[in-house]
Amino acid sequence: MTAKEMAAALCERGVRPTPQRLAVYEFLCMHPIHPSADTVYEAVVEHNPHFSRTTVYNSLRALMQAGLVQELSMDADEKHYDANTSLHGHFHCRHCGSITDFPLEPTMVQSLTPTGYTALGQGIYLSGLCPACQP
Amino acid sequence: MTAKEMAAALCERGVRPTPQRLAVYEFLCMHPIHPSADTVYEAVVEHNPHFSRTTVYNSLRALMQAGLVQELSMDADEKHYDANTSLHGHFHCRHCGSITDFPLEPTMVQSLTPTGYTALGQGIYLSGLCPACQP
DNA sequence: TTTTTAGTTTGTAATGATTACAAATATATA
DNA sequence: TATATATTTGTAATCATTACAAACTAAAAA
Repeated sequence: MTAKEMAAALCERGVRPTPQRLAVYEFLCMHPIHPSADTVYEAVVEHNPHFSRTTVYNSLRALMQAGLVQELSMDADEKHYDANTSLHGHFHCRHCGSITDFPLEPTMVQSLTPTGYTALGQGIYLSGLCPACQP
Repeated sequence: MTAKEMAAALCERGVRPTPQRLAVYEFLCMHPIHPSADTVYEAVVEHNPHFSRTTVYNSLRALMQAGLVQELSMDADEKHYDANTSLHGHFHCRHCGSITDFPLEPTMVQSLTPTGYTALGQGIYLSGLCPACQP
């Protein structure tokens, strides 16, 4: 996705494409590593030394409310952010620490849902060893 | 599970069954509501006004390390605790706020795991409407 | 039983992520 | 250009959790 397309994506969702919001969104799109707010801040402040931590939180909230970014609660210590808003799960490697997406079909979520319940959202987290870290 | 059985469970796992740890474990077993540390504290301090918040955290950590209690990261704002250590998922009702367990088969987790990965743990969270809150 | 030792609890202080807030700045509209 | 609105910024506050050291308890040794 080009910078122009990202700006268009924000406009479409009613989010004014300020340079700061674009920087946050661009970083999330270009680095699908599911960073924490602080990791995003460290990255964007490199290019703009005046960037405020609060602006990162504000931007993440705006992007989330617009449905452009997803918030992950993998560990309860800090939140992680993901610009991939399609249905997918997250695998956390206990060895190298990486967090990778994996595909998830709507039918799989449906088959997990107990009868009588209506699932509107999901968080599917697996942890273990990624292919590069197999013993 | 009786109080005696709970004490025995701690001993088996090498956790000294102090009154404080038993109070925490007993509350978790008798109230499968997936409480936060603070909810546990509020409950146990009722019976022992000298109970310290730190002791709740210490006890929860000891019970967790012994494999008697599970830590949940449903929302990233606070951790929740569960004395049910068998394989299961969690459903969070957006209307009434309840968190309920639902069954999960090892084969279901296996079928989610992408090839090349080894899953050692999982957190399967669904959110939506529970049976009592259907529209 | 007394002494010693290790483990546990407690209260307070520190930490760290996140949010609240108000002033400063930028953008859009009239 | 003037005016209203939205956004950014820095600082201070909040809140869950952890660190720490003193007080306490219980188990082991003498």
